[in-house]
Amino acid sequence: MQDLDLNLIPYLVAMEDARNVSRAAERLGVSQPRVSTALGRLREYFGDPLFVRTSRGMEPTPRALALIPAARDALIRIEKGMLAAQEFDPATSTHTFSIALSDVGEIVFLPRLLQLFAERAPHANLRSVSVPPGQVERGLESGDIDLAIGYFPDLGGNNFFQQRLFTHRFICLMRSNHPLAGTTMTVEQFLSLGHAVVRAEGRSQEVLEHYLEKKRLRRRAVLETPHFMSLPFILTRTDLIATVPHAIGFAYVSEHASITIVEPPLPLPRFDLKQHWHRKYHNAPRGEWLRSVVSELFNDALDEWPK
DNA sequence: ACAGATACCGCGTCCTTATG
DNA sequence: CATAAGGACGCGGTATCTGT
Repeated sequence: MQDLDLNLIPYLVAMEDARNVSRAAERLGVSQPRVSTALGRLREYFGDPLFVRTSRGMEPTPRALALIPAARDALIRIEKGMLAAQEFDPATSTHTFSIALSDVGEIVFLPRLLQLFAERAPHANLRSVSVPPGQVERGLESGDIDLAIGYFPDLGGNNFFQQRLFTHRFICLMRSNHPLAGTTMTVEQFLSLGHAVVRAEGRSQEVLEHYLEKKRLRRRAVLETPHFMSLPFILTRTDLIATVPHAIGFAYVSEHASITIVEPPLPLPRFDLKQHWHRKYHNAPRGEWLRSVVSELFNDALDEWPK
Protein backbone atom coordinates (compact mmCIF):
# COMPACT_ATOMS: atom_id res chain seq x y z
CA MET A 1 0.00 0.00 0.00
CA GLN A 2 2.87 2.35 0.85
CA ASP A 3 4.22 2.02 -2.66
CA LEU A 4 0.90 2.29 -4.43
CA ASP A 5 0.10 5.83 -5.43
CA LEU A 6 -3.56 6.20 -4.60
CA ASN A 7 -3.83 9.00 -7.15
CA LEU A 8 -3.66 6.29 -9.77
CA ILE A 9 -6.92 4.67 -8.77
CA PRO A 10 -9.19 7.06 -10.67
CA TYR A 11 -7.16 6.35 -13.79
CA LEU A 12 -7.81 2.65 -13.45
CA VAL A 13 -11.53 3.20 -13.11
CA ALA A 14 -11.65 5.72 -15.95
CA MET A 15 -9.83 3.30 -18.21
CA GLU A 16 -12.36 0.61 -17.48
CA ASP A 17 -15.18 3.01 -18.32
CA ALA A 18 -13.64 4.46 -21.47
CA ARG A 19 -11.55 1.52 -22.72
CA ASN A 20 -9.51 4.11 -24.48
CA VAL A 21 -6.59 6.18 -23.19
CA SER A 22 -7.49 9.43 -24.88
CA ARG A 23 -11.12 9.31 -23.87
CA ALA A 24 -10.21 8.37 -20.32
CA ALA A 25 -7.98 11.45 -20.28
CA GLU A 26 -10.82 13.60 -21.52
CA ARG A 27 -13.12 12.24 -18.88
CA LEU A 28 -10.58 12.88 -16.15
CA GLY A 29 -9.78 16.33 -17.50
CA VAL A 30 -6.09 15.57 -18.02
CA SER A 31 -3.81 15.07 -20.97
CA GLN A 32 -3.50 11.81 -22.83
CA PRO A 33 0.16 11.21 -21.82
CA ARG A 34 -0.76 11.57 -18.21
CA VAL A 35 -3.15 8.64 -18.49
CA SER A 36 -0.58 6.72 -20.46
CA THR A 37 2.13 7.20 -17.83
CA ALA A 38 -0.32 6.53 -15.02
CA LEU A 39 -1.20 3.30 -16.75
CA GLY A 40 2.50 2.55 -17.05
CA ARG A 41 3.03 2.98 -13.33
CA LEU A 42 0.00 0.84 -12.55
CA ARG A 43 1.38 -1.79 -14.91
CA GLU A 44 4.69 -1.78 -13.12
CA TYR A 45 3.14 -1.91 -9.68
CA PHE A 46 0.80 -4.80 -10.46
CA GLY A 47 3.16 -6.54 -12.87
CA ASP A 48 0.40 -6.92 -15.42
CA PRO A 49 -0.46 -5.08 -18.66
CA LEU A 50 -3.95 -4.34 -17.20
CA PHE A 51 -5.23 -3.03 -20.54
CA VAL A 52 -4.19 -4.33 -23.93
CA ARG A 53 -4.83 -2.91 -27.36
CA THR A 54 -7.38 -4.81 -29.38
CA SER A 55 -9.62 -4.05 -32.31
CA ARG A 56 -12.35 -3.29 -29.77
CA GLY A 57 -10.27 -0.77 -27.88
CA MET A 58 -8.20 -1.15 -24.73
CA GLU A 59 -9.46 -4.39 -23.26
CA PRO A 60 -8.94 -5.05 -19.56
CA THR A 61 -6.99 -8.14 -18.57
CA PRO A 62 -8.43 -10.56 -16.00
CA ARG A 63 -6.15 -8.97 -13.43
CA ALA A 64 -7.58 -5.54 -14.18
CA LEU A 65 -11.11 -6.84 -13.97
CA ALA A 66 -10.29 -8.28 -10.57
CA LEU A 67 -8.87 -4.99 -9.33
CA ILE A 68 -11.45 -2.57 -10.61
CA PRO A 69 -14.45 -3.37 -8.38
CA ALA A 70 -12.41 -2.62 -5.29
CA ALA A 71 -11.05 0.54 -6.86
CA ARG A 72 -14.52 1.70 -7.82
CA ASP A 73 -15.79 0.94 -4.37
CA ALA A 74 -13.01 2.92 -2.75
CA LEU A 75 -13.73 5.94 -4.91
CA ILE A 76 -17.43 5.80 -4.17
CA ARG A 77 -16.78 5.55 -0.45
CA ILE A 78 -14.47 8.52 -0.54
CA GLU A 79 -16.90 10.53 -2.56
CA LYS A 80 -19.80 9.62 -0.32
CA GLY A 81 -17.98 9.84 2.95
CA MET A 82 -15.71 12.81 2.38
CA LEU A 83 -16.83 14.88 -0.55
CA ALA A 84 -20.51 14.48 -1.26
CA ALA A 85 -22.32 16.31 1.45
CA GLN A 86 -25.17 17.37 -0.78
CA GLU A 87 -28.47 16.05 0.43
CA PHE A 88 -31.58 15.29 -1.50
CA ASP A 89 -34.57 17.39 -0.58
CA PRO A 90 -37.79 15.86 -1.88
CA ALA A 91 -39.81 18.96 -1.04
CA THR A 92 -37.91 21.12 -3.52
CA SER A 93 -36.59 18.60 -6.00
CA THR A 94 -37.69 19.00 -9.61
CA HIS A 95 -35.99 15.81 -10.67
CA THR A 96 -37.70 13.38 -13.01
CA PHE A 97 -37.31 9.88 -11.67
CA SER A 98 -37.15 7.16 -14.28
CA ILE A 99 -38.46 3.80 -13.23
CA ALA A 100 -38.44 0.61 -15.25
CA LEU A 101 -41.66 -1.26 -14.69
CA SER A 102 -43.38 -4.19 -16.21
CA ASP A 103 -46.97 -3.47 -17.27
CA VAL A 104 -47.95 -5.23 -14.07
CA GLY A 105 -45.87 -2.66 -12.29
CA GLU A 106 -47.57 0.26 -14.01
CA ILE A 107 -50.91 -0.81 -12.63
CA VAL A 108 -49.73 -1.76 -9.18
CA PHE A 109 -47.05 0.80 -8.42
CA LEU A 110 -47.68 4.01 -10.27
CA PRO A 111 -50.97 5.13 -8.70
CA ARG A 112 -49.74 4.84 -5.13
CA LEU A 113 -46.32 6.18 -5.95
CA LEU A 114 -47.86 9.23 -7.56
CA GLN A 115 -50.05 9.82 -4.53
CA LEU A 116 -47.00 9.81 -2.33
CA PHE A 117 -45.08 12.06 -4.70
CA ALA A 118 -47.91 14.58 -4.59
CA GLU A 119 -47.49 14.79 -0.83
CA ARG A 120 -43.76 14.61 -0.31
CA ALA A 121 -42.16 15.58 -3.59
CA PRO A 122 -44.72 17.83 -5.25
CA HIS A 123 -42.30 19.23 -7.82
CA ALA A 124 -40.66 15.96 -8.79
CA ASN A 125 -41.85 13.92 -11.74
CA LEU A 126 -42.09 10.27 -12.58
CA ARG A 127 -41.28 8.63 -15.86
CA SER A 128 -42.19 5.03 -16.41
CA VAL A 129 -39.89 3.57 -19.00
CA SER A 130 -40.62 0.39 -20.86
CA VAL A 131 -37.38 -1.20 -21.93
CA PRO A 132 -36.66 -4.71 -23.13
CA PRO A 133 -35.45 -6.86 -20.23
CA GLY A 134 -31.90 -6.99 -21.61
CA GLN A 135 -31.55 -3.23 -21.59
CA VAL A 136 -32.61 -2.62 -18.03
CA GLU A 137 -29.11 -3.44 -16.91
CA ARG A 138 -27.57 -0.88 -19.22
CA GLY A 139 -30.09 1.78 -18.25
CA LEU A 140 -29.48 1.31 -14.55
CA GLU A 141 -25.75 1.50 -15.06
CA SER A 142 -25.84 4.64 -17.17
CA GLY A 143 -28.26 6.34 -14.81
CA ASP A 144 -30.96 6.67 -17.45
CA ILE A 145 -33.07 4.51 -15.18
CA ASP A 146 -33.09 5.26 -11.47
CA LEU A 147 -34.79 2.09 -10.37
CA ALA A 148 -36.22 -1.12 -11.77
CA ILE A 149 -39.22 -2.52 -9.94
CA GLY A 150 -40.75 -5.88 -10.68
CA TYR A 151 -39.67 -9.36 -11.53
CA PHE A 152 -36.23 -9.19 -13.13
CA PRO A 153 -34.65 -12.59 -12.50
CA ASP A 154 -31.78 -11.80 -14.89
CA LEU A 155 -30.62 -8.75 -12.99
CA GLY A 156 -27.88 -10.35 -10.96
CA GLY A 157 -24.15 -9.98 -10.63
CA ASN A 158 -22.36 -7.94 -8.04
CA ASN A 159 -22.92 -4.68 -9.86
CA PHE A 160 -26.56 -4.66 -8.89
CA PHE A 161 -28.26 -4.46 -5.55
CA GLN A 162 -31.77 -5.63 -4.94
CA GLN A 163 -34.36 -5.49 -2.24
CA ARG A 164 -37.33 -7.78 -1.99
CA LEU A 165 -40.59 -5.86 -1.70
CA PHE A 166 -43.21 -8.56 -1.47
CA THR A 167 -44.01 -11.99 -2.77
CA HIS A 168 -46.43 -12.32 -5.60
CA ARG A 169 -48.85 -15.17 -5.79
CA PHE A 170 -51.28 -15.99 -8.55
CA ILE A 171 -55.03 -15.67 -8.25
CA CYS A 172 -57.85 -16.24 -10.69
CA LEU A 173 -60.21 -13.57 -11.95
CA MET A 174 -63.68 -14.02 -13.41
CA ARG A 175 -66.85 -12.02 -13.76
CA SER A 176 -68.78 -11.56 -10.52
CA ASN A 177 -71.87 -13.33 -11.82
CA HIS A 178 -69.86 -16.23 -13.19
CA PRO A 179 -71.32 -19.65 -12.22
CA LEU A 180 -68.15 -20.43 -10.28
CA ALA A 181 -67.91 -17.07 -8.51
CA GLY A 182 -67.82 -17.53 -4.77
CA THR A 183 -67.23 -21.28 -5.01
CA THR A 184 -64.10 -23.31 -4.42
CA MET A 185 -62.74 -24.13 -7.81
CA THR A 186 -61.53 -27.66 -8.53
CA VAL A 187 -58.58 -28.55 -10.69
CA GLU A 188 -60.93 -30.08 -13.23
CA GLN A 189 -62.92 -26.88 -13.45
CA PHE A 190 -59.73 -24.84 -13.70
CA LEU A 191 -58.53 -26.90 -16.63
CA SER A 192 -61.83 -27.16 -18.45
CA LEU A 193 -62.66 -23.45 -18.38
CA GLY A 194 -61.55 -21.16 -21.15
CA HIS A 195 -58.59 -18.98 -20.13
CA ALA A 196 -57.56 -15.51 -21.08
CA VAL A 197 -53.78 -15.75 -21.13
CA VAL A 198 -51.56 -12.70 -20.97
CA ARG A 199 -48.20 -13.09 -22.62
CA ALA A 200 -46.59 -9.84 -21.63
CA GLU A 201 -43.04 -8.77 -22.20
CA GLY A 202 -42.15 -9.24 -18.56
CA ARG A 203 -41.05 -12.49 -17.08
CA SER A 204 -43.64 -13.08 -14.39
CA GLN A 205 -46.11 -14.96 -16.57
CA GLU A 206 -43.32 -17.35 -17.50
CA VAL A 207 -43.23 -18.54 -13.91
CA LEU A 208 -46.79 -19.72 -14.24
CA GLU A 209 -46.31 -21.17 -17.71
CA HIS A 210 -43.28 -23.16 -16.65
CA TYR A 211 -45.10 -24.52 -13.66
CA LEU A 212 -48.10 -25.71 -15.67
CA GLU A 213 -45.79 -27.20 -18.26
CA LYS A 214 -43.81 -29.09 -15.65
CA LYS A 215 -46.99 -30.46 -14.09
CA ARG A 216 -48.21 -31.35 -17.59
CA LEU A 217 -51.34 -29.31 -17.05
CA ARG A 218 -52.91 -27.94 -20.19
CA ARG A 219 -55.40 -25.15 -19.93
CA ARG A 220 -57.42 -23.92 -22.86
CA ALA A 221 -56.13 -20.55 -23.95
CA VAL A 222 -59.19 -19.20 -25.68
CA LEU A 223 -57.55 -15.79 -25.77
CA GLU A 224 -53.92 -14.75 -25.83
CA THR A 225 -53.14 -11.09 -25.36
CA PRO A 226 -49.99 -9.13 -24.60
CA HIS A 227 -51.86 -6.69 -22.35
CA PHE A 228 -53.23 -6.86 -18.85
CA MET A 229 -55.25 -3.72 -19.32
CA SER A 230 -58.01 -5.24 -21.43
CA LEU A 231 -58.66 -8.14 -19.05
CA PRO A 232 -61.45 -6.61 -16.92
CA PHE A 233 -63.50 -5.73 -19.99
CA ILE A 234 -63.02 -9.14 -21.52
CA LEU A 235 -63.77 -11.09 -18.36
CA THR A 236 -66.91 -9.07 -17.69
CA ARG A 237 -68.44 -10.14 -20.98
CA THR A 238 -67.26 -13.76 -21.21
CA ASP A 239 -67.01 -16.92 -19.13
CA LEU A 240 -63.25 -16.82 -19.39
CA ILE A 241 -61.01 -16.82 -16.35
CA ALA A 242 -57.56 -15.30 -16.05
CA THR A 243 -54.71 -16.21 -13.72
CA VAL A 244 -52.76 -13.12 -12.76
CA PRO A 245 -50.42 -11.82 -10.06
CA HIS A 246 -52.48 -11.01 -6.99
CA ALA A 247 -51.65 -7.31 -6.84
CA ILE A 248 -53.11 -6.86 -10.30
CA GLY A 249 -56.17 -8.85 -9.39
CA PHE A 250 -56.73 -6.78 -6.28
CA ALA A 251 -56.33 -3.58 -8.25
CA TYR A 252 -58.92 -4.70 -10.79
CA VAL A 253 -61.41 -5.90 -8.24
CA SER A 254 -61.32 -2.60 -6.38
CA GLU A 255 -62.10 -0.71 -9.61
CA HIS A 256 -64.45 -3.10 -11.36
CA ALA A 257 -67.37 -4.46 -9.36
CA SER A 258 -68.07 -6.81 -12.24
CA ILE A 259 -64.88 -8.76 -11.53
CA THR A 260 -64.21 -11.10 -8.65
CA ILE A 261 -61.37 -13.21 -7.30
CA VAL A 262 -61.33 -16.98 -6.97
CA GLU A 263 -58.44 -18.82 -5.42
CA PRO A 264 -56.75 -21.20 -7.83
CA PRO A 265 -57.17 -24.90 -7.00
CA LEU A 266 -53.43 -25.58 -7.26
CA PRO A 267 -50.44 -24.48 -5.21
CA LEU A 268 -49.24 -22.15 -7.94
CA PRO A 269 -45.65 -20.89 -7.71
CA ARG A 270 -44.82 -17.62 -6.04
CA PHE A 271 -42.19 -15.14 -7.04
CA ASP A 272 -40.52 -12.21 -5.40
CA LEU A 273 -41.03 -8.68 -6.56
CA LYS A 274 -37.93 -6.63 -5.99
CA GLN A 275 -36.47 -3.24 -6.61
CA HIS A 276 -33.13 -3.23 -8.38
CA TRP A 277 -30.48 -0.55 -8.67
CA HIS A 278 -26.89 -0.23 -9.76
CA ARG A 279 -24.23 -0.19 -7.07
CA LYS A 280 -22.92 3.04 -8.57
CA TYR A 281 -25.96 4.81 -7.18
CA HIS A 282 -26.18 2.87 -3.96
CA ASN A 283 -25.08 5.88 -1.96
CA ALA A 284 -26.69 8.57 -4.06
CA PRO A 285 -29.10 10.49 -1.79
CA ARG A 286 -31.72 10.81 -4.51
CA GLY A 287 -31.74 7.10 -5.19
CA GLU A 288 -31.76 6.28 -1.50
CA TRP A 289 -34.83 8.42 -1.02
CA LEU A 290 -36.69 6.83 -3.92
CA ARG A 291 -35.87 3.34 -2.73
CA SER A 292 -36.98 4.08 0.80
CA VAL A 293 -40.27 5.42 -0.50
CA VAL A 294 -40.84 2.36 -2.65
CA SER A 295 -40.10 -0.08 0.14
CA GLU A 296 -42.34 1.91 2.45
CA LEU A 297 -45.26 1.69 0.04
CA PHE A 298 -44.73 -1.80 -1.25
CA ASN A 299 -43.99 -4.55 1.21
CA ASP A 300 -45.49 -7.73 2.53
CA ALA A 301 -48.52 -5.84 3.80
CA LEU A 302 -49.65 -5.80 0.18
CA ASP A 303 -50.47 -9.48 0.55
CA GLU A 304 -53.44 -8.40 2.64
CA TRP A 305 -55.06 -6.33 -0.06
CA PRO A 306 -57.87 -5.58 -0.33
CA LYS A 307 -59.24 -4.85 3.09
C1' DA B 1 -4.22 8.61 -40.02
C1' DC B 2 -4.80 7.74 -35.49
C1' DA B 3 -3.88 6.18 -30.82
C1' DG B 4 -0.66 5.11 -27.36
C1' DA B 5 4.12 5.52 -25.70
C1' DT B 6 8.27 8.10 -24.83
C1' DA B 7 11.48 12.24 -24.23
C1' DC B 8 12.34 16.11 -22.04
C1' DC B 9 11.66 20.08 -19.19
C1' DG B 10 9.50 23.26 -15.80
C1' DC B 11 7.61 23.47 -11.56
C1' DG B 12 5.34 22.05 -7.42
C1' DT B 13 5.51 19.09 -3.51
C1' DC B 14 7.36 17.02 0.16
C1' DC B 15 11.18 15.62 2.93
C1' DT B 16 15.10 16.88 5.58
C1' DT B 17 17.56 19.81 8.32
C1' DA B 18 18.08 23.98 10.88
C1' DT B 19 16.47 27.37 14.06
C1' DG B 20 13.38 29.92 17.27
C1' DC C 1 7.37 21.30 19.23
C1' DA C 2 6.40 24.41 15.43
C1' DT C 3 7.95 26.79 11.64
C1' DA C 4 11.35 28.13 7.93
C1' DA C 5 14.63 27.27 4.39
C1' DG C 6 16.90 24.36 1.05
C1' DG C 7 16.93 20.79 -2.11
C1' DA C 8 15.73 16.36 -4.32
C1' DC C 9 12.30 14.05 -6.53
C1' DG C 10 8.92 13.18 -9.53
C1' DC C 11 4.57 14.68 -11.55
C1' DG C 12 2.37 16.52 -15.41
C1' DG C 13 2.72 19.36 -19.43
C1' DT C 14 4.10 19.83 -24.62
C1' DA C 15 6.32 17.93 -28.40
C1' DT C 16 7.40 14.00 -30.77
C1' DC C 17 7.99 9.28 -31.92
C1' DT C 18 6.22 4.62 -32.94
C1' DG C 19 3.11 1.04 -33.95
C1' DT C 20 -1.29 -0.50 -35.78
